[in-house]
Amino acid sequence: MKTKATLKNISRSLNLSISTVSRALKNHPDISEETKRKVIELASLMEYEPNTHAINLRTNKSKIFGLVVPVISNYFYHSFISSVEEEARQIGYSLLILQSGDNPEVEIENLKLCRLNRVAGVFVSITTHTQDIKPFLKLDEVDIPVIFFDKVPSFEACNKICLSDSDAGTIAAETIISKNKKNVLAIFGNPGLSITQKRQKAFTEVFSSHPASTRVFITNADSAEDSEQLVNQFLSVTDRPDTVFAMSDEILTGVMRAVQKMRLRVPEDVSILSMSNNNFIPSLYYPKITFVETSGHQLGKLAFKRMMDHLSGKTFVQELNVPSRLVPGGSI
Amino acid sequence: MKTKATLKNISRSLNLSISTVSRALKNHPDISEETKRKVIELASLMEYEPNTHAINLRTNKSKIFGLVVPVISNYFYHSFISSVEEEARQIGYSLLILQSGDNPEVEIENLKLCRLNRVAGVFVSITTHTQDIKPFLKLDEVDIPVIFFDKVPSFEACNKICLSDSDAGTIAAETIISKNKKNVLAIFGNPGLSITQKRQKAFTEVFSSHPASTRVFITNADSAEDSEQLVNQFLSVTDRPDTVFAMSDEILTGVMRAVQKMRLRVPEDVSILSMSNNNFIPSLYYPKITFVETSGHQLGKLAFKRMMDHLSGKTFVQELNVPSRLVPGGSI
DNA sequence: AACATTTGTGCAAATGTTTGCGGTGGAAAA
DNA sequence: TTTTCCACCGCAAACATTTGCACAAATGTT
Repeated sequence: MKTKATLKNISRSLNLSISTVSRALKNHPDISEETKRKVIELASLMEYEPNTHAINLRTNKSKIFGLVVPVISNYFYHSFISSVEEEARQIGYSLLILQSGDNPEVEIENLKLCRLNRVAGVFVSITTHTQDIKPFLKLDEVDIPVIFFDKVPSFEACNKICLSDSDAGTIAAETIISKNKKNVLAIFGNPGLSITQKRQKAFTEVFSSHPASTRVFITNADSAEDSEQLVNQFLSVTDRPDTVFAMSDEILTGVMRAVQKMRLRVPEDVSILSMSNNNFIPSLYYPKITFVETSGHQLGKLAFKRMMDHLSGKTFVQELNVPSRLVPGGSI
Repeated sequence: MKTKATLKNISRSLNLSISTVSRALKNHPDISEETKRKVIELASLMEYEPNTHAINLRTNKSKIFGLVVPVISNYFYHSFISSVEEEARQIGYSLLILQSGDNPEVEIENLKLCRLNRVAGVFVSITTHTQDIKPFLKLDEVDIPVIFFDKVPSFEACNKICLSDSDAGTIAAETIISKNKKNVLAIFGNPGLSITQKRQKAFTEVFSSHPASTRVFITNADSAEDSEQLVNQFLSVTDRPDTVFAMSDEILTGVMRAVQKMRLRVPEDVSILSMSNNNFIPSLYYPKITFVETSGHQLGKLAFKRMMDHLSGKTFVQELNVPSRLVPGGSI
């Protein structure tokens, strides 16, 4: 059997001490060039790779970030995760991805796992029902920075990276006005969620403060089926809306099923505007749907940057926002 | 500062040896009830949690599975990942999810990471361009079982858990025949992948052995854009196909964009049949697309079971298949 | 010649847990 | 009194790495 490539074995073979070998491999100035040469040569011959677990034990850290989300089956998290994962890999870190299934108890379990694995830091988007943030503070106690993103706790002083939902609402409303639309069916999500509240508030405020007379009917849907129903109902009347606004990808999918069913032409018969974290869903249709982008990718980059700052000592608490922008398609 | 909860500190506080404390906490019969009681009491008071890194170092293993996929921002893998993650959590394991971005070099990097982290096992779906499987064998050498799923290497003797691609191909072809379709455009994926080869082979065999005279034009697309192009081209001729078959969700999205663009009615103007791992994409359209389901969830369960078998000593190589079934929509 | 500095290397401890083996008492059996 | 046995516990090594400190030899400085 081949001897394992460890410092100990290398040192034995060369009649050196473990510490000398360790330092030689780190190009420590204390070690003579001659010795370094020999060590490096044998190390590469034996395909030496430092034992991660030993390093982790000694440093009490690991080169892994924790990522705790309700579910990853969601295009938004996909883009966020990809973005964070990409950056992490560039600096030699990996991602431990944990799903809470929107269950606060599982979430706590997952945070514990992060603690036990001594991850370098945790990115977390909380569940809809998370009340107690003590488990999160516990991580901070053991020097594991926690960066909340997207779904963040309301009041506490913690690091939050959010999408600018009111911006997004404003941009959507302004787009509709600038296109001179007069009769809008606006479908928002679950009114209990803060994301819905913020988007809806900004959206309505634009119209109420604007001189242009636009009829806007605001409604809420809990699922794609709900929104499909709504569109079926609202667009089959004679004085039908000229525009449908969908607050999210999920709602959009329902809207578009109804639109296809009624064989309405977009944008001739009805204009569509939506909001999305990436362009996957909007670009499934022809024409591609115009949408207000609240970029998961940008969110990821920002969250990662904040994490890095935190790790390099800038541990102050901060709340950051990712701006939204309009991505034109051909649907309005 | 609070003393860290380690075996050493607990033992010092109670004037016991480290080993006694360790055994007491594991309910070892050698230790008296009295001592156990004291130890357990103090341990819970100090909120003792075994140091994962120390355990990892000692056992040269970690309670983490590696999962290497081309991309996770892809609905295909979601059901698989959820399924595996769920089962893993139940036995106290987590998932290190690594994306290769369909880049073989990154894939090799990711495998290396799995090795360095001494993961308990690796689930891997290879990239489109993976040629060399040596890096995978390297894992086996250090006793890390590798289970290939979905996209698996063609010839090598290794553990593969696949969708029953030939079944799926057969079912698709038989469905088309039973619906009495006469002119089919069948779009398959990258011809280099075994998944493509198997589906395509079974598909064509049904037609060639069947008395019914059906014109089948088989083509390959590498992306949604490719398939969109193909449909645009093939369906704008006079003697256009009455049916389009899409081998995957990705291809289907391209097909449907073209169908919407040409404002073809489904299934009156053209019938659609696809294959999918879950019903998300097929149900985005109206009518919902009829598809052959190759369940990612089942795939995950089977892969996990195989992994467990492997870990408990049943290390023989095996190729398993998940059966397929037709999920009727309204598109054919 | 005496002392100081530089250069190269090794010792040993530290990180936390697990475990084979050996030891220490005390009580019962011989 | 000596032997045997048992219940209970501790020693020390093992895992792989890092690092402060010490030490020896060589070279340089008065």
